[in-house]
Amino acid sequence: MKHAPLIAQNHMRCADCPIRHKAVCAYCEPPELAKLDAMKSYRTFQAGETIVWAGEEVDVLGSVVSGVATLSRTLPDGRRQMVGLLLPSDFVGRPGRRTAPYDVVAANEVMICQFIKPKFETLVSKTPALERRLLDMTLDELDAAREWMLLLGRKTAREKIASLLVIIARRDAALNSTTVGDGLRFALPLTREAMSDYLGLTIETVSRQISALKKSGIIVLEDSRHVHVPDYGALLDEAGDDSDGGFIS
Amino acid sequence: MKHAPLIAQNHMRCADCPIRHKAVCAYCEPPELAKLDAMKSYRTFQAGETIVWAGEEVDVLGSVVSGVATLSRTLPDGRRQMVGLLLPSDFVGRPGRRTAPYDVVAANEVMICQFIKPKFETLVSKTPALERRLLDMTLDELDAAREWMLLLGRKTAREKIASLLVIIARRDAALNSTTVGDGLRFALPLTREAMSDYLGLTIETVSRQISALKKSGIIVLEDSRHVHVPDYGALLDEAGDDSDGGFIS
DNA sequence: CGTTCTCTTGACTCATCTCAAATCTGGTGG
DNA sequence: CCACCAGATTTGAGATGAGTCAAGAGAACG
Repeated sequence: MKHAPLIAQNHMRCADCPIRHKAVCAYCEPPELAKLDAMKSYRTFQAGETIVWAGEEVDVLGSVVSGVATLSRTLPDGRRQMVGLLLPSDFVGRPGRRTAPYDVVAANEVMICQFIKPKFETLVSKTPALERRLLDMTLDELDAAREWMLLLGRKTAREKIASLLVIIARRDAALNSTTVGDGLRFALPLTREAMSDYLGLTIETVSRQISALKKSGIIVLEDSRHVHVPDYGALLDEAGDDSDGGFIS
Repeated sequence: MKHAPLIAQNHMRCADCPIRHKAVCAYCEPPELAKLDAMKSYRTFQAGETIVWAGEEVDVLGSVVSGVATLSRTLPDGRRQMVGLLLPSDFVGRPGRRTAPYDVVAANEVMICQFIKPKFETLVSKTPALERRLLDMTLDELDAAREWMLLLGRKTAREKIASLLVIIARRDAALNSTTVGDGLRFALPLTREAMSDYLGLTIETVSRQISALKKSGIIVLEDSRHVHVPDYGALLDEAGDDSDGGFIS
């Protein structure tokens, strides 16, 4: 069920950090970085482990270094909706808030660069570079949330699936900068269940729509977690957005 | 179709402003406020008027002083989803961005305290109080957006309507602090169409579910825009959230 | 008093959900 | 290496909630 956890590299220097230029610390200069360095530690969570429970006291505040975590809300009768996806460089926890409004769950094995909450909050309030970066990141998250609302409220099941694949493909391309020779090829980092929570569908509908896209030749499944997209434009059309797409992620 | 517009009070002092303590300027001290005062002007928009067009150059940046505006995204085939509701003190426009990602439309007559964009951006980057306030406001908007995602993705039509009524009732109660003698009574500030855009439904479904809630005795309609809720708890139950409700708005 | 817009209601359709079962997968223990 | 098991995924059949199309009832306006 699990692999050996990554060794928590408690001595990695910020300068060597893979998310140095995208995380909260992106706008920091060396002196500020040194202060962060002094209050940080690395912590890993296994796939499926809950990092923060909705309604509980938050004790994790920091940046996702590797892995994928999900944010979700649950209704009393068990219906669940994912409301955010945290990727490397994304920030977990809201400074200045004691309890969390949603569950944060590790989808993968997740490593977090964690800060000591009161110290971090004090530093933020004295460091405009941190505050500005946090603002920019939050505005980007808000845009993503609103794009997602359009998907939830108005797209068909097929469009939802295609949109999700586009998002994952984009992210993957940005990360690996693979050339687009004969199409794209990427891994789905989410289970069918996680996809259904993301898209506001049932697991069966997710599965059916993936099969339908396969039947239409829009995607080719290598196995249930690896997708090949021969014609990216065709996938974009299925997503229903304007073909130029705009800024889904 | 329209009333005489409010006189644009170009000489209102910030100290007298009704949203002084809730808007971007909330954390500002008098010297900073003076700088804002020097670059602001008031501008009004009629009900139905588009304040910002999605994809176009933004020329409005400022705070809603009075009235209600909606943010919405539209798919190429015309499907529309509201993604935000701007109330007095909310901020319009993202500093540092040239084009807008969504339409901003006045639902009512709206008055905006508008800033000159480049000047405002410069001031923000030199004024931590502004930046911090903008961050807090954006985080609140993000929470609201995520609550909304739960509604869009997982609630039934009836629950969506009940939730919307709860949100409006809360806001109204907060504004007018009416006592809850024999229930609540409030006006719907949105047309059926706006509600359907908000909730990801059709106008017919909105109408039918309102009728159904009426038939169940959960609400009493005085006319199509005025609602009486005899038992607020019963309405909360219909909304599907935990009975204590949490923090929908 | 028509004209127009908003809202309601009805009849029917269809996309998605629900319930159920089959298949596939990776991991376990013998 | 193989049989078996638990979880993940796919597929099928039928139910149903919300959408579509269409018409009628109110309300606002000139």
